[in-house]
Amino acid sequence: MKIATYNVNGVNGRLPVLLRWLHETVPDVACLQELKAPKGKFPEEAIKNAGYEAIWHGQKSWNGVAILSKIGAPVEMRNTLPGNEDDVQSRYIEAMVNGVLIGCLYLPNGNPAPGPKFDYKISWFERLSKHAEALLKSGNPVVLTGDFNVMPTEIDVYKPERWADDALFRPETRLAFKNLVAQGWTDAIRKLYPAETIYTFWDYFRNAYGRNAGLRIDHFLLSPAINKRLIAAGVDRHVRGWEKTSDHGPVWIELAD
DNA sequence: ATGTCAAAATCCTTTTGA
Repeated sequence: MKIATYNVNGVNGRLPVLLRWLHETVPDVACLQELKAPKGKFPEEAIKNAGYEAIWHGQKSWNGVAILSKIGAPVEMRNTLPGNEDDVQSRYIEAMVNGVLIGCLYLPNGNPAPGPKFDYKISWFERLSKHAEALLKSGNPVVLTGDFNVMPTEIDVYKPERWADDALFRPETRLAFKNLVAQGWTDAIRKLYPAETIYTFWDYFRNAYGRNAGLRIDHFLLSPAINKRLIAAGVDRHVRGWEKTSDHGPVWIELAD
């Protein structure tokens, strides 16, 4: 079972890129972030024609998450994180697919930091951690994936000193990620590649992709019940080099059946 | 402070978030 995550940076604007990638790599499940489309503007037909059934939670202009599956329709469990009824941002969707509970998330960027946006990021992180703990306690096979907007350690940033004060790399952010993982989750990429330079995002600025000035901010966290099934993981980094592409590359894992 | 990109409002140029 191959599961991918991809921050598409606009599901309609990047639709040709998304479809090309789906056709090329054929993941069983694809978690998407930054749809930047309201409910009615999700390209359901094109996705269906590509062989996928989908659930999504959209929002005008920003955010938005979706789960696509070609191995049976995703059964939606929830489309918000618990803990704040007033939060209207579409950043979480969760579904059961083929016996695996999949949480697809788009954690707030949080810049500029400090400030209200950073406070929102940290509080969203707390809500995610609380929910993640409940998922772990269920004992189910769980995959938490998406754009976490966190570089967990220094090897996940091309120039750590430049990012020290950024919301994606501040000590509070890294600590929140570390504490989340410490609940019992496994960072899939780092389990297979503990020390390699692996990036999932390259800024549009200053030829970042060409210089490989990247960040690793899209992650897969695996629960103990599914951990041992991990057999491969990687980044489709060439997709970042396509025309009209997202600033993220797709990331994927493969699980034994 | 800068750089790029896409989409929406302020509406064919500027503002915004990333």
